[in-house]
Amino acid sequence: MPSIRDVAKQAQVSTATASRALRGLPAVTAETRARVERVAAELGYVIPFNASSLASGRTNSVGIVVPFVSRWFFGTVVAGAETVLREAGLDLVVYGVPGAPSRERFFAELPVRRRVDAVLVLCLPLTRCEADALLALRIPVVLVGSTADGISSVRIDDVASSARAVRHLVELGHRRIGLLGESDPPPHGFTTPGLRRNGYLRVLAEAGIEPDPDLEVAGRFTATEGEAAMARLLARRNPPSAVFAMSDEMAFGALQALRRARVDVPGGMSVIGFDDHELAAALDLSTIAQPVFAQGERAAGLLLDQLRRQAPPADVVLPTELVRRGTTGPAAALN
Amino acid sequence: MPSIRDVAKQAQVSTATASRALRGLPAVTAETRARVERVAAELGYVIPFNASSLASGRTNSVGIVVPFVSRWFFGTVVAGAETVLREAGLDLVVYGVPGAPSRERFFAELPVRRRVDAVLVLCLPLTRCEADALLALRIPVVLVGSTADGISSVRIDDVASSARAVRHLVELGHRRIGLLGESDPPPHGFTTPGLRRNGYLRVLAEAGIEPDPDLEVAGRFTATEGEAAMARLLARRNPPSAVFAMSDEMAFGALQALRRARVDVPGGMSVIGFDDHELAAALDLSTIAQPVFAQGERAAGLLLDQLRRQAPPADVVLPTELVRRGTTGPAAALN
DNA sequence: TTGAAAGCGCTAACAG
DNA sequence: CTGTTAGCGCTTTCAA
Repeated sequence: MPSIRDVAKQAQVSTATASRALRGLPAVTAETRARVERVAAELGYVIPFNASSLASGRTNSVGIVVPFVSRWFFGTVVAGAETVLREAGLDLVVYGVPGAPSRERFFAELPVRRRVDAVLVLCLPLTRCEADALLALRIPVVLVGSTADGISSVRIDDVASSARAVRHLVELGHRRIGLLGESDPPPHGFTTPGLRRNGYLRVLAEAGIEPDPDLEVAGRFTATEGEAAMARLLARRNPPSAVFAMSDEMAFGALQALRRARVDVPGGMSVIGFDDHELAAALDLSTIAQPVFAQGERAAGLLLDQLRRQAPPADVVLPTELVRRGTTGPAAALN
Repeated sequence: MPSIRDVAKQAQVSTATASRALRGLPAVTAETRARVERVAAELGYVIPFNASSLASGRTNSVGIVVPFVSRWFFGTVVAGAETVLREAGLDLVVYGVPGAPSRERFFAELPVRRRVDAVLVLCLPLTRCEADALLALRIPVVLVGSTADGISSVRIDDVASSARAVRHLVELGHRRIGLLGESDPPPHGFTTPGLRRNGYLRVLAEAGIEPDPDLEVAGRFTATEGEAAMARLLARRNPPSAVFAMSDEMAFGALQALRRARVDVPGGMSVIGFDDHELAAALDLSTIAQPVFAQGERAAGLLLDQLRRQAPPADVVLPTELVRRGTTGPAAALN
């Protein structure tokens, strides 16, 4: 395996110059650089990551802490971040924390310590303690989908966005509106359900609708739980004419429950979701679209800013948008 | 930042012993080890990854090359692999290759070189050239969802599995069976579509059914393309009574097209998918279940075997299973 | 713009 | 079981 010494020797420069040339540093003549690069290519030389890292003190890696890579939302954010980071020459190291034990272990052992130059944390509302542990690393940290004092974040406005969804239903004439998705306590301490519920309540208040606890059904953000939740709602003595599901996946489940119960959508029940999941268009689901890939890209961008100059923490809020599709329609006249 | 020398000094041992103790090597008395560990904990010392890596020649990292982390299948495999690797103390570095340019760049530059101890490649049928490039790294390589001479792989039997799906339809009395999903040429050179088509053709032959090219519709493995493909099939002069979609996502799209066209499922059309996607149960889709998380786990396991001892390449084929749900039913009498 | 040389902080071989 | 010591292969001053 060739070393930088071999490259330097054959290019007739010192290892220092070879190093500078290969890293694209400015203080090298074009001619020298070309010669070094050519020799490196001939020899198939690449800078060994570990030696470079030890000498420079940088790892050129970013850690990403993520509850479930397998879920569409998280996977998409990871993909967005990876794209930007690779472009910048940084590697992405994945730390999965699917449950409470792995999460605790992560923050207790902090395996990212001395391992990465920066950290991305997806959708984990951090306890003060966790946030401080991360901050103590003195490396850039960016949150996606949650916020914490003194840490950069990229997110959407959950309250306003869910309010937009519910307002769409109100504008269609619905007065009895179900809510699918507040589970208590939410797994991982997710704050999203609470925020989306606030948006729901806010619009009911705006519209002068008395909130009915009977219309709120808890469930995790999956199709299976969405189906069960909808079924329970249908079994109530006075079911709603429309429902807002806190995630598209729940909405998919809800649609299935409605099909089973032979309730026409949107004739007998309007359904709106949240996310604009990749399957939402195919299932003709009305929903709130949020930019998911872009949240990953943007978070990676903030990380790069902080890595390059000492950019101060920022809180970036990306826009969402109501997508009207076939599952929402006007309330029947007598509602 | 404390160094191993600080730990060694305070524990009154040499740095070598401290190193051995911290890495859990056997040649240390329990007492010494305890002392070293205590001091390390007090000082908040962790072995710096880069120094350790440079000295030992190991990176304790595994690269994973994946077309789209955001897709359910890939994300789930990544999650499976990550779980096993983290348990073994290895980090997972993600290399996304969503398109042809990034794929070419990956194999041309081989950014994993000198960066990881082993590589996992997801669902990229490698050209001989690509396989050789990887092999030339002289580090363990494991493929998931494809095979190559001299390289370990973990996969399912696509031909037998899709045959099982189609046989299920034949057993229900169907004779005109549509096929959704062969796109030509498939993106990334995926071989899966071809294999699944072979299973389809094999069963038609078994059952003495003449293949009808009109019943095969091309499309990528997404709901949108599944919907379009189904719509085209319905527009044929003599549509089938059942369809086999090569992926559940296509099947979801197909179901939507059928709903739009007011075709009863399974009364007017049976639909079977492939994968057992996380939404399949919620949408009551009959399908072929394949173990996805387990493929990731298993691939990581093979990697560990090869990393520890010089285990020879293996080809692990995981079982699949027919899952009968509500979208498949008997053919109408007069078919 | 280039070169010499001193680390970066551990691990591993060897000796005891 | 433990200590000594020579690297691992770069990057980065500092000087020229």
